[in-house]
Amino acid sequence: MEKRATIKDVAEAAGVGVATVSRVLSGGSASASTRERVLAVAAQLDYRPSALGRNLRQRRTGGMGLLVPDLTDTFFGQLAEGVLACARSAGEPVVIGSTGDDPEQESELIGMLLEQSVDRVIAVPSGDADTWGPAIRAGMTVVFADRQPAGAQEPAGGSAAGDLMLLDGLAPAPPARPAARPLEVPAVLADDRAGIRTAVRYLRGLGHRRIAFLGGPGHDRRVAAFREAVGEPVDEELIVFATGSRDSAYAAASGLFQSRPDLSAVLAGGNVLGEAAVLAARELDLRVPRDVSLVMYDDVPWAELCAPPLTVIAQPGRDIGYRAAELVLRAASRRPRTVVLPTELIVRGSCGPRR
Amino acid sequence: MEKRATIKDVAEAAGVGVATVSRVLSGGSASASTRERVLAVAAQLDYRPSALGRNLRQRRTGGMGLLVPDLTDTFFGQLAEGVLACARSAGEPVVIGSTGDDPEQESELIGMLLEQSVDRVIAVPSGDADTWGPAIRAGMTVVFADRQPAGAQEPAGGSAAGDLMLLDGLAPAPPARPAARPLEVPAVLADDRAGIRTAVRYLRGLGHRRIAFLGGPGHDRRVAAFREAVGEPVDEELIVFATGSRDSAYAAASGLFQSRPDLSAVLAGGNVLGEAAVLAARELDLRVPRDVSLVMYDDVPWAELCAPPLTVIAQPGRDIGYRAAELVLRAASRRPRTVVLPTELIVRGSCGPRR
DNA sequence: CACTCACGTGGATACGTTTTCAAGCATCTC
DNA sequence: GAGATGCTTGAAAACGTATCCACGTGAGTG
Repeated sequence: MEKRATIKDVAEAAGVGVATVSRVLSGGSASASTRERVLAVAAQLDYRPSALGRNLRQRRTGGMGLLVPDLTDTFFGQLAEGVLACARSAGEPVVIGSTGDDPEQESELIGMLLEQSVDRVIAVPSGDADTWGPAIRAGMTVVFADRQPAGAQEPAGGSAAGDLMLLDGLAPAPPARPAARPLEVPAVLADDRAGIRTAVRYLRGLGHRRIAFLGGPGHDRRVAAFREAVGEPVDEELIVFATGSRDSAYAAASGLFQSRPDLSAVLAGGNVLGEAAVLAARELDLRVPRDVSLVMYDDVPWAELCAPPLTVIAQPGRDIGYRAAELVLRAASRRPRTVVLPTELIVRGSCGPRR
Repeated sequence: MEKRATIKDVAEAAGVGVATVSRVLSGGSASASTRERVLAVAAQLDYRPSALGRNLRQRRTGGMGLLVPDLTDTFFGQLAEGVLACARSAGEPVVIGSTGDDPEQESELIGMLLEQSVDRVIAVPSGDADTWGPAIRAGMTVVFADRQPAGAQEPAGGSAAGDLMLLDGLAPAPPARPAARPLEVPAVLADDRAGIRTAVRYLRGLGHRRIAFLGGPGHDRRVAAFREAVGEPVDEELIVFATGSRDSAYAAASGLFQSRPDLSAVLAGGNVLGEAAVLAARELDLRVPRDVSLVMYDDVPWAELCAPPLTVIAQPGRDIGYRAAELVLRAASRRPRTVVLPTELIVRGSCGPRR
């Protein structure tokens, strides 16, 4: 940075004290004449207050942190765009990190945010309560987006979650805890349960009985919803997991198709898994939807480009991000509660009657 | 933030001065015994230096800014992942902004970075020299990625670029300027010229004569390369532009197909445009590749999912981001020069012989 | 032994801002 | 007219760090 005018320069040029300049610029009280003069001088000097000084004084960095698993996944791209849109309208900077769905990397990134004194973060979490506990205890305002940490869905019971409690919004009010008051973390989620249920019913309606689920990291709630929607005797072999990578997703999909040629429909828990399913099916000469029906979680632009176009459960990625950013910004005044956004089954061409 | 140990606490606990602690932690000289003691105390107190204090002292924020047009575009997602990977390995934070391909928003974001004293930024620029001049004059180290500002390709001639000069790497050495030494901005680019040329030759080889180009914001170099590759009498109606939005891209593609039913091949300048072309072709009942051949710039995962799979010009998005981040980090020691990364024509199924 | 030199060390300062505090001044009230 | 009240104002004190500078100590050199 070459050198910019400081508040001191403005004060001198306007013939007032620095305190007055600060007040005028941050909306404090000042006489009309002084205000006018200060504003004029500031404009003339092209003065822009340095965030550095302010941050140090307030012992906190403005703006917010954003942690997502992978920006290459279109859904997280949408989510990030939502966050950025909200941040922009608030004039706040966003520092971003990509966790690769790895709790360790996530932990490191949290450490980095802590070091930067970024005390507001919206995250698509990969780690569990052990990862997030320290951050929250350190005073961070965190809002989860799209998911909640694993194992934290059931507030009751002596879970390993320890002092981390999540506001589920779906679960009943938590029982009073004996010892310390648990920390509460709001979240912005899609209504996975309804989305999955609708999809399963739709497939059922087409005659499908052997429906498989392709899950990825963070899809716990979707799997649970799937189990619930399918009903009691769920064939465990039909539920398959992959890690975040595309290779892993492809392997999982391919393995599933090969080991269970009797399945007639697949529900992919995310767009990367959907992509893998399409690829694997084609590789194995399975026709969609003649041989196998496919429903994908996430609506992404290319779903329409597939042949046939993919039937999807759309979740509002951009809205999720925007709302989460709103929550984290408002957290200072209003204690935020978890919000659940609706999903929508968009029927295109990838599902047919059971052959 | 609750409250953390400061360098002062460490100094007291270790019985040394703050200066010594600072030196030990930033790798300065110190006796082995002191170093050991300070380190031990720091670890025991869980001391983490505050970026706030350091930033203010050094009058600059660490890390780097990243400005991209749209995170929903997979290519920019890849690019961002590359930047983040490099930043992570350097332990540096990244503050991100999405410009929406709008110079005005870009300008605002630059202002925000300036305010944050972020003095290193890697950008996929939307604005021109007028947008970037102020930032560079203010002392920012900027590296362009994927594109260069419009109108800045020809260093020679009395261009409106003013004092902003770009290191093209492809252009001959710039002539000596009369007045002030021009500012130089390095860039990391894909070899558009070679990529486009190869694609055009490939299409020519298949017999295509009427090849259209679908361009978007920032595709100037690609258009130029297209003109060059096609040769002298270029049919201007076959070169069509869209703004960054998907709607606009679709409109452009659809309009092109309708106004020029005689074209036999389309070269889409980016993946959003490719997507639009596929959609528009389908809507108009044009079969790919029977009725029209299609080549898309950018290799994205879903290119393979299309029916038929899309022939693409692949550019290494992730590498571009990574290299750009490297350049901007090294800029302090080594004066960076523009680097051009290779592209590759990946032939799949979207091109056929002219009907 | 005197002198220099290198090195480890800590005090002090500056970075640019917000905020507290008390002082100054005009107006209002009794 | 004296006291109280309200508003505007500026000096000063933080915030946590890096760095300049001066000081002391030990070793090395003539």
